[in-house]
Amino acid sequence: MPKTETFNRSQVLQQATEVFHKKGYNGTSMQDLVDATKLNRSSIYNSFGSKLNMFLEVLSHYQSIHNHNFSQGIAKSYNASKAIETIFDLHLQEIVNDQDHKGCMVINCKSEMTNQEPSINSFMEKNQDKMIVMLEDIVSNGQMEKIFNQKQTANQYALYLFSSIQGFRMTGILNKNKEELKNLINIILKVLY
Amino acid sequence: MPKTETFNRSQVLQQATEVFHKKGYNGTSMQDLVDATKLNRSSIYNSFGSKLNMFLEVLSHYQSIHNHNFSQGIAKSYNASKAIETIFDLHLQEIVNDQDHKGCMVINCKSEMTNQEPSINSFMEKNQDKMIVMLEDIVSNGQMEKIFNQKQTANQYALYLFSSIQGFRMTGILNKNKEELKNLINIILKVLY
DNA sequence: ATTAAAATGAAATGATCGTTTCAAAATTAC
DNA sequence: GTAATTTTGAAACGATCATTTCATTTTAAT
Repeated sequence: MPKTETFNRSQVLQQATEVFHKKGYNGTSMQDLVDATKLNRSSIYNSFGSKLNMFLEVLSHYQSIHNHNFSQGIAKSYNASKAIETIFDLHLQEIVNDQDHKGCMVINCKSEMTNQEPSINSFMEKNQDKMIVMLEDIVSNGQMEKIFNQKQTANQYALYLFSSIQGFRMTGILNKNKEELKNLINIILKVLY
Repeated sequence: MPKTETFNRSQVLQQATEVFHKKGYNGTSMQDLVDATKLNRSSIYNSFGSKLNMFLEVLSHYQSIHNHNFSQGIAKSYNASKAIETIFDLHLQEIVNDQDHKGCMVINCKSEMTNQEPSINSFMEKNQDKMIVMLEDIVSNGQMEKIFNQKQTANQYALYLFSSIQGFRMTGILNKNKEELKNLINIILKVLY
């Protein structure tokens, strides 16, 4: 009986992502979202509830795409060493392709909203947990295979890598020199061997 | 003949800093600044010109305080090793004391505004240059004293440290465990030896 | 075709945005 | 005290904010 949602929700989320990514949450107005999605105001509110709710959905969407890319890249890797390199290479590609210096949307959001919005704080804690688990798993494998050293626990190295990735993305906002960034990755990963 | 500025400019900047730091640039309204500084709207515009101009002054003020702390800490250090440790320890203290998870204002601003506001982009490029020069100088000394290795140039290590500091501050937004963070610093610095 | 339910369009909501205006008050030099 | 100059206070500016309202259109099942 009901008329069904006509627009492509995933495509709308993608369009909203681009705006939020470029302007940040507080810098994005509902008018920006109307313009970007070509949806009517009321349709947005019908489908997403509020600006914050839409943003949370955008964040999850963005994250799930990245997790998918990660998983795919890691699955193709022969060993733990390649897996870690793959993760950094994916970030490197994003940095080099990001010609308008937006940085990583999740990291931008962490710095903008974690201390202001409980739902974002919770998202970021879960995000960190997931990342640490994933990294710890890879490091742990690498240590069992004697590829990585055991001077630190896999969990400690995982936090180090998580921290390094954030720094790498922040650095990549201004520095797009591929060779310099590749060398930076080399230095970051040296401690594991 | 003129009536002179009655308020303490440095104190007003400090009050404005707290608001901008907590809420970010786009999240801070002129009303917030009026409330925080107890200044009149027109006084703010007379003295600072615009919200963006006030923010730029706040940023410089914040940076000069930190540079001063750095310089003082580094001057007290016996050698390059201690100098680097001092820098990270200062950041560690800020993280632990930052109970409302604001993070570093400069890094927050970098992620919020670098791609949107040319004056901020320029500020951030200068900031990076200064930091790299300072770090490169310390590393270079450490290499001459044979405290640090020479597998990479001082400039490459400086970029690595700059990147690591940013990651450290981003990590510190959610993670306040002092022992865990101290261990993280140890891992970060290991590559230098 | 009729009916139910949702999507849509356009306008309006009150609040807040950054900024300006201007007369009144305050201060300094003469 | 007078004149010069700036800081203030309070109100107002038009624009934009996120959100709501509601009548109209569109769709899907009966």
